[in-house]
Amino acid sequence: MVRTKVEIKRIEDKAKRHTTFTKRRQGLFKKTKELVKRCDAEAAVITFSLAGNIFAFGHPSVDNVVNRYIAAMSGPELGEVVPVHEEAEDAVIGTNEDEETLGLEVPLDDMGMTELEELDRTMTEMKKKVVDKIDGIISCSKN
Amino acid sequence: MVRTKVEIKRIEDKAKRHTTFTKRRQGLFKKTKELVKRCDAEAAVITFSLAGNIFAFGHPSVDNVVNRYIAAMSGPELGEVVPVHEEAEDAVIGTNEDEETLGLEVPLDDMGMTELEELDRTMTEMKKKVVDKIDGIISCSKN
DNA sequence: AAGTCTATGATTAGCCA
DNA sequence: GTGGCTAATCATAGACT
Repeated sequence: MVRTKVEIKRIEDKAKRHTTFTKRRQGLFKKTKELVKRCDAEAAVITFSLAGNIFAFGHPSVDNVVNRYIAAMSGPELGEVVPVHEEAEDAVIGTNEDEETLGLEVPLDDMGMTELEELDRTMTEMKKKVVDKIDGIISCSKN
Repeated sequence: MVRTKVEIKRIEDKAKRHTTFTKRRQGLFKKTKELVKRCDAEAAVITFSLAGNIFAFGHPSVDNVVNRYIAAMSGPELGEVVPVHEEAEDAVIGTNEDEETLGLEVPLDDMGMTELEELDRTMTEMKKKVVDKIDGIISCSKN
């Protein structure tokens, strides 16, 4: 990582970039597994290659972690909001380790609505797809 | 890492475990950033410490990647299913890089239903929380 | 495309501040 | 709980298969 000598910038050559992507993705997954094992934590990694292919790893499972994340973000207490810092490129979200209750304030008026409404929309669509899928499965194999 | 010499197993000492968790989490985020920068990919990492605290990083944003992941999983084509391999501890999901169309078969009869029904349940709950939250925001600050 | 090998240098466990 | 330091270990770019 961050092999400072190996400039961390976009690799132009497509083949090379993909090779690096593959190698680093493997390394990332490996590290995640180690973190999970050593610290008895839960974690998930999701990556999308430029080609749009998805690669995900998670413990206990990707879905489990994702759902937990969504639940934590959408309704930790239905009023309690975790600090969110987005900086165009990066986005780091963290809660306090202890209870040094940090700023539970968030620009609800400006951003909250927009984001939540979008989330709502996204989930509504998602739900429909899942329901449709279930229907399809039921009609195909109702064992 | 997998510092084979430093046995990759659960660290018993709580303080030590947390220190390791913090350090490795930072390293994981760093690696993720590098992957994103070098390969022009999208990625997200979500971790939960034992204490239940959430730490997430994502590019362009955690939510963006998560939504994309969910969308890809719940309805890539509404009938097309990506290979899923779960092994109790780990779970790796991957699509083919090219079009060497691999096994689009999945144990729909045994597992599909259960998982999808659970997803459906989860999303229904999520949606309710979000709607409630939006209602709360509206009633509190309808600017 | 994916695995191997090697040199290089990045990561980190442990200790101390 | 975070940050610096050091020694030890590990990841990976590049070349080759």
